[in-house]
Amino acid sequence: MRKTFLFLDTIINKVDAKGRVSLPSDYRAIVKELSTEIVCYRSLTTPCIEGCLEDLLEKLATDIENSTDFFSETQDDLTNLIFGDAKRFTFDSTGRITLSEKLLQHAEITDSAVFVGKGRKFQIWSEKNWIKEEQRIREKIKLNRPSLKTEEGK
Amino acid sequence: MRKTFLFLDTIINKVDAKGRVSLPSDYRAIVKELSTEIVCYRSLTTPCIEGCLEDLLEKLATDIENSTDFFSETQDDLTNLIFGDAKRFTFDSTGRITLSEKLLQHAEITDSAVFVGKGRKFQIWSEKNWIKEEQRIREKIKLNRPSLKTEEGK
DNA sequence: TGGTATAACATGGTATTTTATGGGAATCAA
DNA sequence: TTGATTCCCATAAAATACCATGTTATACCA
Repeated sequence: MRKTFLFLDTIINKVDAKGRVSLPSDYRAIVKELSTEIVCYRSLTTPCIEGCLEDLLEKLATDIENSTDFFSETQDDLTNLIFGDAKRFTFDSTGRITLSEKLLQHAEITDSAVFVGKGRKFQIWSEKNWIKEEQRIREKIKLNRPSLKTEEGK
Repeated sequence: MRKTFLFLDTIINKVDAKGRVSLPSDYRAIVKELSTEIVCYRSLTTPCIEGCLEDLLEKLATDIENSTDFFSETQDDLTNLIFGDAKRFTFDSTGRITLSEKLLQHAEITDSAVFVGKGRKFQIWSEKNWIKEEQRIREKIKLNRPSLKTEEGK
């Protein structure tokens, strides 16, 4: 049993006409230790798909319950937005998932998908959009060094 | 046995003349692990039906008993409305439930129903009303960033 | 180090299962 | 009996699991 569970690296795989795409084997190895499926949803801020293990959403559900009132509009809106958009995906025997039309359209993915590790979660981009996004991030970092403290402090 | 029990995704199913509608298979799988039935009631604030496992109402009842200050008298009244309105629904062998006239009218549902996952519970909308509601939420999120932080911070 | 054998992986195609949904029979209540 | 409700069966469509093959990466040996 491994100690760490981080999605790493950037991998490009093909997407076929049915929307099927192989989850990178590294990712699969991680997922298989804890579950049989992943959860994907449209990023709220960028044209990409986000994926994670269901545990992460479970934790989010608990956090929302604890920080907002049961009857509040905030809780209502948040849960609709997050859980209404998220969907479970299981792999077939060869390790592929079939992404939905909604997700593919949001990420503008047609024939290939870029998997980008983000630690506890990962993102799926179209090649075109990922090139732009990576440039944007690197430009931003040059101008303004990130504060490591922010990331550590969580 | 799974670890998590979240209602996810947004699914549209048809409602026939008898008020029958298929519960999405994902939802059914969750329900079957813990129970044989779900509980539905009219939303207090929006024109939709809310559904959940009886456990959630059980928890709500307990929370109200244990919190003297947390829930105001008004909120207590609201819970009375919920318990008084809630009703159990079982599915037939093909996985359908038959919604009552009262619920269908409240949600203005005629021939199709939109199931929206909300984590521990879910909602059932008419297509027309759901489109409006989703727009409202996304507009609000655009203007109100703090909600986003909650999501990203985990 | 270089070359080969082996295993793992990605990917295309096909078969099987599951699911949604319409129609009708059986059950129950009034 | 009539009307309503629940249950069961049939079918079409969609989702998913399985099989086969070429390719890439890895392990092994000289």
